[in-house]
Amino acid sequence: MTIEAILKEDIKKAILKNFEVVADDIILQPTKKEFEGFYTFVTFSLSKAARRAPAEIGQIIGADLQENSSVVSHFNVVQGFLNLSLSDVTWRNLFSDIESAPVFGTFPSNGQSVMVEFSSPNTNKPLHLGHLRNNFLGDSLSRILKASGYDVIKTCLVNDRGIHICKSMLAYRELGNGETPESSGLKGDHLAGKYYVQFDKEYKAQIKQLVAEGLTEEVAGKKAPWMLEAQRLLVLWENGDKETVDLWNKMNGWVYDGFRQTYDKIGVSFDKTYYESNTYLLGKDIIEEGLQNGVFFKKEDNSVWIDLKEEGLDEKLVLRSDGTSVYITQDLGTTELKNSDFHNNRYLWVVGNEQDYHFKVLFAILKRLGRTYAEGCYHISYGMVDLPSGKMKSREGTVVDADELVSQMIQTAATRTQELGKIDDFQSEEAVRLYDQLALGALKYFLLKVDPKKRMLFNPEESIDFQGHTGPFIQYTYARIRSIIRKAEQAELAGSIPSETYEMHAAERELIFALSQYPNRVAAAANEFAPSVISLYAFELAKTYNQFYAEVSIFSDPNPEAVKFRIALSKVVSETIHHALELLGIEVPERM
RNA sequence: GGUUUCGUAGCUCAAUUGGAUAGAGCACCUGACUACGGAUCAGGAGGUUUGGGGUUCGAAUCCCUACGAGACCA
Repeated sequence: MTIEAILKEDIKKAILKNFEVVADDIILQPTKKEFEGFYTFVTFSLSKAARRAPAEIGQIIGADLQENSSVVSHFNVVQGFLNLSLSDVTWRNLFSDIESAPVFGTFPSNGQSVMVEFSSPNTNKPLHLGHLRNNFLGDSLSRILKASGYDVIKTCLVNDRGIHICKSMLAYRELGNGETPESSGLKGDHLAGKYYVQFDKEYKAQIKQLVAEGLTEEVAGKKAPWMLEAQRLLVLWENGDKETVDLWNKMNGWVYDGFRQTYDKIGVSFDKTYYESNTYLLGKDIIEEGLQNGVFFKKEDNSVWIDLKEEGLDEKLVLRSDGTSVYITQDLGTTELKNSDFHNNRYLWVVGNEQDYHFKVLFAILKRLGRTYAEGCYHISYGMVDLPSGKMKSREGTVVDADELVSQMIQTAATRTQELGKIDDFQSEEAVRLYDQLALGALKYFLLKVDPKKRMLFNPEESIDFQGHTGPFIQYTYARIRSIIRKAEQAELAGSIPSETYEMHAAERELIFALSQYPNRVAAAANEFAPSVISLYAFELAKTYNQFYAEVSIFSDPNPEAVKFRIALSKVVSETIHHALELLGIEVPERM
């Protein structure tokens, strides 16, 4: 039983005994720093039932706990707040439990499985900053869910077909001169992206030309030769035209090669990849099924709709009058496919909040269709990433390229490390690895520390900051502890749990308390689908350790029991930081 | 036009889901044993939580309203 559970039990008993009131839901909160104590019980809401003043209730329960609870040592009451302090033996036992846990912060299997879909790139251009937030969130969430007991399958749905791909193909065919990633020295995804931009340039020129000839902007946009040709390519592709499919395969192959390099660099991987080219025709049989049982209805022009007004949504098109699919049709089909492939209990989609409405509709339709798995479907909606200059717009070239950003960060990490001169050899394998760890640590932490639901600002200057509330700050704390552990090993000092009479230093209690919060936070992060919970925790823990480190001396304390205890404490903190950062997909260095 | 999300220190973010005098980091100022790693620590300054009203023991959080920003549906 956790300390918190014991306290709640004891408080419940005290309430029943003193006021003859049955309180079923005891809520404890951490005591604010300016007050003494670690756990606070708020008594205001009991006031009516117990017919006493809040402060009086606090006094009575506090006195009862001090007398009867096995863990409470003393208490104080401020207004309706009962602040509880724990005895040193309790702290000692608590630490002993934490220290002996097999993997602290990891929960046993809950027998449930979850599929997390994320990343889901288009193959017509390279990944950018927005994708990074998506990838880091999806990757971290997968790790968190796994740690909290789920069986996790990471998936990626690649948008590898459609008009946008045909645009790149067309521009390449016309302007490429047989260029390849090898001949140009460009990463494959960047090469494809280059021709996508070329298409846009030429297309705009054609529109301008047509407008000059007297067409309206709108008509010109539809009649521009390259637009017509791109559409023709799409039809050719759909009909399996060999030449078109060959070109498509060739260019997509380059793109996948480029993506793989990026994924490797940022440490992201998938268990299963779906390709839209294989799934875009799915979903039509579901439309048929829905028509049969009256979930969908046909309009005069033969288009198929669903009326979701009851759900507070609108009428939604699910099949066009010409019988072609819309996005939602494909998603219905793909979800059905996922479920028949894996039979998971839950399905998550990490997709930007611009698609909130889309997913509401998707889930509502699945429910109408009687799909039982619909209950386990969640849209992990995250906010857009803005730049100091405003929104990222590919048309205006304000998009921050992922590869470029990462290599700049690595450069900064190298420079910073060399300036500080803390490691011996700046060229060694370990050093190069360190630069990667610091760069990605900074970048991932920067993007993961904010509540996913909120839109956030990417400030390039702050993102390469290695001080304060950053990934490298936490990594530094880890490296410093590792240095202590090495020193202890050299001195043949093993960490150990102190005796029951050991008097704790305040900094030690703080540290044990911080450690004890970890499993709760992992559970909360999993429940709320929010890696930021772990990010903030890792920072708090590192800060608490640094305070401890500044306040007590580890090796030169005259009491050998204290020395050994502090070594043990340090070790557990380093392991917990390691574990927490791992849940964020961030590596830890031995030295930095 | 309809639907929806958001607005917290100069800047970037928190606030345990309705609890105490709203907390961190950056930037700014002051300090830290002849130091177990100073990428650290201690302290200072910085707020009418966009404005206004309401609900109650208690509101950044819930309701209404105005203003401002974003997204979606055509």
